[in-house]
Amino acid sequence: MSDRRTEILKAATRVIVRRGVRGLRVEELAVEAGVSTSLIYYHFGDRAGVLRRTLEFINDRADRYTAERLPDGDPDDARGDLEQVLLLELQDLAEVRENSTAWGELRASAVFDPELREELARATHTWVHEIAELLGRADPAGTAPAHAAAAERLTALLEGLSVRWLSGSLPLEHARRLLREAIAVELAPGRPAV
Amino acid sequence: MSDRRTEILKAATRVIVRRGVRGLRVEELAVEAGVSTSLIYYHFGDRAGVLRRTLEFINDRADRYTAERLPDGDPDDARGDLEQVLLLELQDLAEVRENSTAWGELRASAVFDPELREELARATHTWVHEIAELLGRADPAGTAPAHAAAAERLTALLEGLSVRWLSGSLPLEHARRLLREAIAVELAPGRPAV
DNA sequence: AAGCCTTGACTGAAATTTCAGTTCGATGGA
DNA sequence: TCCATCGAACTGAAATTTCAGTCAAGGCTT
Repeated sequence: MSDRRTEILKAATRVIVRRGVRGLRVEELAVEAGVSTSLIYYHFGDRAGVLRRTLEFINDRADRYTAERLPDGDPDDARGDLEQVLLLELQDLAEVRENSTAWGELRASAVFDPELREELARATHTWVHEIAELLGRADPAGTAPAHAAAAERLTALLEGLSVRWLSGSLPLEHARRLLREAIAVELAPGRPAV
Repeated sequence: MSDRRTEILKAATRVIVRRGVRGLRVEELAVEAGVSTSLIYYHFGDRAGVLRRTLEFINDRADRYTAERLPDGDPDDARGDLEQVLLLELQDLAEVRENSTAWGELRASAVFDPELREELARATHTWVHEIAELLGRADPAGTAPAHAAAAERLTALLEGLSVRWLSGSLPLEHARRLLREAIAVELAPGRPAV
């Protein structure tokens, strides 16, 4: 697990967080990982390969930390669970910052690089599903399509808030408050037919 | 108006939409504009100059098309106006695509480049204000801070939906529907105290 | 066990490519 | 004459990619 290959992927994550996907220089990565540039080509073929694998790596890691959430909350409190899962992404912890930054870069890069889109779509889909399910538990009266739509809105909003936070236009606490309010608004009774 | 300088700026906008700010190559720009590379340096000094002027150019253009919105809708229909203004940003028109793409690039770049943040914060602030005011008209019963928060949520959501659209993970019509629903949800009666 | 071969991880240095930016002589219109 | 423009050849720096070869571990053969 902690072989050089993985070290390189970890280092790549750090470099991406610092410089962005498009700012990643193979040599800077080599220095960061404490290996030669050649080793990087040995393992990943080319720069694009590094990027591809790193994005997979980040995705896996994000799955893992989303999976180990929810320290046994009250099973009745589905709404609390929902809040927790979403707010997990708005925290000033190195790992969260890394994942959010990398995720934002991935999204932004995908606008210009169709190669990245498939992986992105897959991850997004999984995430939206997960949130939709939590919404279903928090609001058993609602329909599945309504939950799916709300999940798309909440995750898209979270992405929007996240970039604003990371780009310094929105203080973390404020972002968290807006997200909590959005959940409240989505779960409010008397949802209108649109 | 249609001098070469402006041609170059228009071409730069197209190139940025295609390749991103960081993917803009001076020579590709020259080809796109149908001019020599020397002319670009003659007019803009260096690549950074091109970028600076192009972003100004895009901003001005965006202001213009936001200003000429609302073809005299019914003055009672504030909610309709709000919908229109927001949905303006989710349209498959070259100009809108260009502006949204450039905006997304700006946001994404600001994560790694603090220099861009001020301009960004200013523009965001203006925009949020404008939306908050429309919310105030659509929902006179609500308080100003509540409108401000809702405006932040709606604009952040719009940014999130916009990147998903541009990165090909969300069909345009679906994005528009989600946004309309979000407006409906925000304007629904019985907003909870959070 | 001694020698030999293979393989996978790894390196340093150098080749190659890619870009921004420069220079300069020439051209044609106001 | 001045200005905008072209074009094509260059430079220099930065970044990517290749390559020949080292090293250590593991097995196979005799």
